[in-house]
Amino acid sequence: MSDLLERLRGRGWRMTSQRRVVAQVLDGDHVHLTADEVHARAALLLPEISRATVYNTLGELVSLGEVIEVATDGRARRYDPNAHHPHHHLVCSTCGTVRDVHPTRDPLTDLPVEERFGFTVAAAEVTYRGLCPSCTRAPAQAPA
Amino acid sequence: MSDLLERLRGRGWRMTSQRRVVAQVLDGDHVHLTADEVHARAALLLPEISRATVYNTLGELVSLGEVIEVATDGRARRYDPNAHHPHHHLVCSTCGTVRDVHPTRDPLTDLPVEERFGFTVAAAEVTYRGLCPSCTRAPAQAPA
DNA sequence: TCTTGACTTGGATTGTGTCCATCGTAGGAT
DNA sequence: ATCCTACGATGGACACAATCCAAGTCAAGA
Repeated sequence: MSDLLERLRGRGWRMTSQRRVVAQVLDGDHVHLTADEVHARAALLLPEISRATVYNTLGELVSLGEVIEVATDGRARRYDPNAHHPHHHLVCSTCGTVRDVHPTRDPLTDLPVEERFGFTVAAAEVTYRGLCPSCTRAPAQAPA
Repeated sequence: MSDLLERLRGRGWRMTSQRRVVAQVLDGDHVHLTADEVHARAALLLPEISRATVYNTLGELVSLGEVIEVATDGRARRYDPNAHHPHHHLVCSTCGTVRDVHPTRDPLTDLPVEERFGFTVAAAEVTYRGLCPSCTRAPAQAPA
């Protein structure tokens, strides 16, 4: 995702080691990390990086549209680097695993005007909830 | 909704003035209050009620399925007393107001099997985001 | 009326996120 | 290559949401 670094530079970002490291962490797996998890992983690469900088950088990436902020549980927000292709989330109610999914239809088109109450509606997020394959098989707990 | 009090008694709840007051507050408008807002309104009726009790009672109502917990953003969770009629939520990105809405189509039917990754999908929640009428008019919270 | 354990209390604690004064440095200018 | 300076980083204080806990209280059955 050196693409990302290019785009940021193109937007006038001053490129610092901290910002590089945060971008690198997000570029890793397509897991949905919390800010503190991003900070922990970034600190492995750049031990002195501060939490404030991680929060600042994530906030900037979100407002640039490069990263999506996901609030599934009322706990810590999670950051989703897969902002290029629109998608939604499938969450396992037992273990909390999150997968990106792609429904065939945009739910925005299914909200009639009389159900919008004068709002300027910009987006629709769908959270599918259910049990992932391994939690379906072992409903209680299965360390194994 | 003295129904609610009946159901709770039927489930073995010890009926206290605190619990009665929390149920009464939720029964008011169908607004989606935060725990602190519930506490504030409850305190008008029963000044000594503590935050901890409000949190406890809300948590119990949620696990009994009488109230739905809504985590729309990284801010405070909101409590939705309209648990017995399926619906979705329209959230103002600026002020956090939540309205119940009823799309014309269930997004569950738009998630193809090959996008379910073996999950047993049980439910789909849609969160529509936008600006409410008053935040559309006053984008930066500026008093006219 | 008595008894008991479920409930309530408020203060401490944890978790998440923001603010701010100060220091450091990327990158353009010379 | 060196200098300048505005932008970014730092970390500690602060704010807010939620939970925990030990001690006191009281609803409701006997």
